Amino acid sequence: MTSIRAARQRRRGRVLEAAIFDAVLAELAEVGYGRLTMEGVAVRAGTAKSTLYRRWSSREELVIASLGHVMPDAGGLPDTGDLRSELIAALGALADVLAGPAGRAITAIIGELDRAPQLRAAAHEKLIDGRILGTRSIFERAAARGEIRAGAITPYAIKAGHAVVMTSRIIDGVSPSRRDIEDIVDQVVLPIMGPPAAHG
Amino acid sequence: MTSIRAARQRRRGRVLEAAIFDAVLAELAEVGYGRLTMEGVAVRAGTAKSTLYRRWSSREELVIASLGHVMPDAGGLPDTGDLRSELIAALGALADVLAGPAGRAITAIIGELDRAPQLRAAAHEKLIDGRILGTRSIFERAAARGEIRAGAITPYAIKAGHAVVMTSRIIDGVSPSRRDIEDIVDQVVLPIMGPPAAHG
DNA sequence: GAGATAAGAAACGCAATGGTTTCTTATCGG
DNA sequence: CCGATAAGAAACCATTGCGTTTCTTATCTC
Repeated sequence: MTSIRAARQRRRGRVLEAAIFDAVLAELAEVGYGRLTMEGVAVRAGTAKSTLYRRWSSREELVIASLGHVMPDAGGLPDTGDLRSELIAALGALADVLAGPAGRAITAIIGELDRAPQLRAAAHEKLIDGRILGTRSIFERAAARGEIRAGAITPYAIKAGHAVVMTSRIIDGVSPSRRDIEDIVDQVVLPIMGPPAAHG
Repeated sequence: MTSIRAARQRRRGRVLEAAIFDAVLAELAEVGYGRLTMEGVAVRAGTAKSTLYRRWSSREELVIASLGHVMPDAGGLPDTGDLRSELIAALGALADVLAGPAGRAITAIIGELDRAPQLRAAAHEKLIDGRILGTRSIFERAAARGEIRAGAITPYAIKAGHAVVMTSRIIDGVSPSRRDIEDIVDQVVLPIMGPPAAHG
């Protein structure tokens, strides 16, 4: 896995840091946060402990920096005008993240959130908040088009689809397939929002 | 926290094991699974490492046994004939578990599930499966009474409420209050199941 | 090219764990 | 009350990790 470098090649700056961040993610996936060590990261990254301590003073700092580096920003989703396909795109993007290497790092970190508020803040910022906002926008546009009841747009309703996707990955260990995402949208998210005229 | 025992009091059997299990949960909450050590558990429980190793040969075994001991069995919920209150009771019971000491232990363990299939199996058995079955029963009884659409009872629909409660606790770090549970039931679960005649 | 910078290797003392073993003796069953 | 059982204390050695320091030298800037 770790590429073999010529013994006398020294990396610096971004290249070095990228190698370190990758090593952190790999360690998170392999041994978890609690057993992640500076030594382990250094060995895996092919660098020295002193190099790590020059940049980060603790495991927590290092892990937070790594998360920030690896988490794809919840890129703005396009306004296609089609509620169902937008929801599938949004939840599918979440499932894709959770299925990849970032997903393994995230699950490894979740058990620490109670003990490390900084980690929780980082997780929210990188993984959650943007997606919730994006989904709210999807709903609000659909409500403006008259496709759903505006009153159905509540915090829990917005979170429901994400919650199902995340628990599938975290608790069940299965990242939903595209087909699963469609089922979640059709069987959970869309029914929650209901048809605009059905509340009589 | 740890009660002081008279130095020469020796505990055996159930009493001793209960003290050990409590110590495991406390250690899980305090340092997490990855940093839980046999030494730490022994000290906290006021016993000796040898006593632990006589019973469990590894951390994983010990933790699984502790989980089995502390998790309240998802006791069968009464058939009251009222869908909404039954859902509130079911999700409220889950929230209560997650809010208590068992909840801290559970969140501490979640990050290990990818690496420890035995833990995942134990978590499902003790925390998830029974509750999902219970909720399915609630829905089926309501469908039989004609209160909801039978076709709405799908695996994801059944899981949705639990997923919202669990992500609140695990990701947000907040165990839903009774009021939150009502909102979740009213804004998520009940809308998913829909009125019986609304699918025309 | 020369000088500044920092990567990487190595070793440091120290503390914590692992898992085992030995021994004493409290507590059990009968 | 006796004998079997096992709890708890202690010490064992090997390993791992911490966080720091020292030193060499590759790579950058000018």
